[in-house]
Amino acid sequence: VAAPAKTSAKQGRTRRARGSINPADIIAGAFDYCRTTPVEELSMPQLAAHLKVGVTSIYWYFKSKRELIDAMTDEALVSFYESMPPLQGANWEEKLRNFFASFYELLGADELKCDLIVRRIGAHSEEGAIRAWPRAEELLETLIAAGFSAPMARHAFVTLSAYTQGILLVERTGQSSVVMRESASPASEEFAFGITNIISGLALLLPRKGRKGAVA
Amino acid sequence: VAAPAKTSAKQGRTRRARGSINPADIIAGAFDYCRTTPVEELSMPQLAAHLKVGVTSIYWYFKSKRELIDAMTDEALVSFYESMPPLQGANWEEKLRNFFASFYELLGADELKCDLIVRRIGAHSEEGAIRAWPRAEELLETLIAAGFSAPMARHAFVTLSAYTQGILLVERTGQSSVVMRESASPASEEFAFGITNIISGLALLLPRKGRKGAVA
DNA sequence: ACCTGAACACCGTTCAAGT
DNA sequence: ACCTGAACACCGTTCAAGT
Repeated sequence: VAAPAKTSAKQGRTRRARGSINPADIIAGAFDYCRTTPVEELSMPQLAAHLKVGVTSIYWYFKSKRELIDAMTDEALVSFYESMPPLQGANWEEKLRNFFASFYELLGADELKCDLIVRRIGAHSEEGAIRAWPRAEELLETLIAAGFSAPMARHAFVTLSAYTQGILLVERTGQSSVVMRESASPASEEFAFGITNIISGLALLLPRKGRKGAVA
Repeated sequence: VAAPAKTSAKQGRTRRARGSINPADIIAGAFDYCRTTPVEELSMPQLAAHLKVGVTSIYWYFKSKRELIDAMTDEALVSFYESMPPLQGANWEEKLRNFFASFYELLGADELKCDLIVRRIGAHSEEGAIRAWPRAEELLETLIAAGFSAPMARHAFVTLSAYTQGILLVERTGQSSVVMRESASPASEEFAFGITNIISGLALLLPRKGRKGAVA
């Protein structure tokens, strides 16, 4: 049957040393690889080639592709949290507005992070690295200090967060043309409208003051 | 080399007649198949088996898996639009609330439709079957009749739509535990809070009246 | 302990027929 | 015109080594 002559050759990548790869390198390489290819198209063999390792080596550190993408999501979350600037603003309204403006800008500018965090490509664990977001905690405290009850403050956060993610999703999937055939304002203006609107709705829930201008 | 004895047999599905499948059947079969398997895991060979056709037959009607899923999305949109009840409510606030409550309930109750329409699994065309949603048009007219400018009415729609989709997304991917470790209200209550809040924010934009109760 | 190619069962898609 | 199995290049994952 004529043995296939062993024309292996291929590329002759040399065998790598024992400690030459680790999870962090793989994840970093995966992020780098995804600057070219959308996550949903990431392939283990191609990632291995990009990293210059055998495919099987990746499986030494990650049980499955799913687990690798989960790890990427965790990494994306950490980097997202870290890049969120400290709370700024003269009052709770401004702090809220600035917080979600940063949220929107950060994820809007990074398709990969947006896919991982908002669209949840790997759609995994109930929790993982989600909670423990000190900045959000701080924001809730601000709201409570302003007079909101704790459950109210949580509702406010969830509303704004869902809205922001919804806008990111709608832009990301290009369905923004639902009711906007002609004119239509630029994305960030559209986003700002909703945030302003939600915040002014929240102000109405406060026991007293805040009705007029809390400007100074 | 001992020819493989032609143990074809397999299942002996009989060849189907000429007109025995059509796009509608395939899409219907795909929806049926997805009652068992998430869309993201749909496989052409498995769908073909489910439909009792050769895989290649599907390719006669759909150029690719992507095109098939796009067609499913169109179908999901049409069925979604059709299942939206007519506008109801004594005033624009109630109409808005009821519209988005139906939006939320309809997609929240159907994982597949939610994946196709909100998460956009096939993430395709700029438009497709998106526009031409008479019910939304009607809603915009209601808002305009209530005193909103046309761009304002559009903004309101986009805000509420993004929020609703964001909530669906957040629930669907189970990240609702962001800031909600303990207590946390049921999903629909959470949703209602945001809608109420957005609507009361919108009321503030109206030139006069609507400040107090527009109840009767 | 860590890195590896070959192999397995599958996938999306195309080809070259069959009717 | 429509339906089909076999075949192709790929994928995710595992096995059985190599060092």
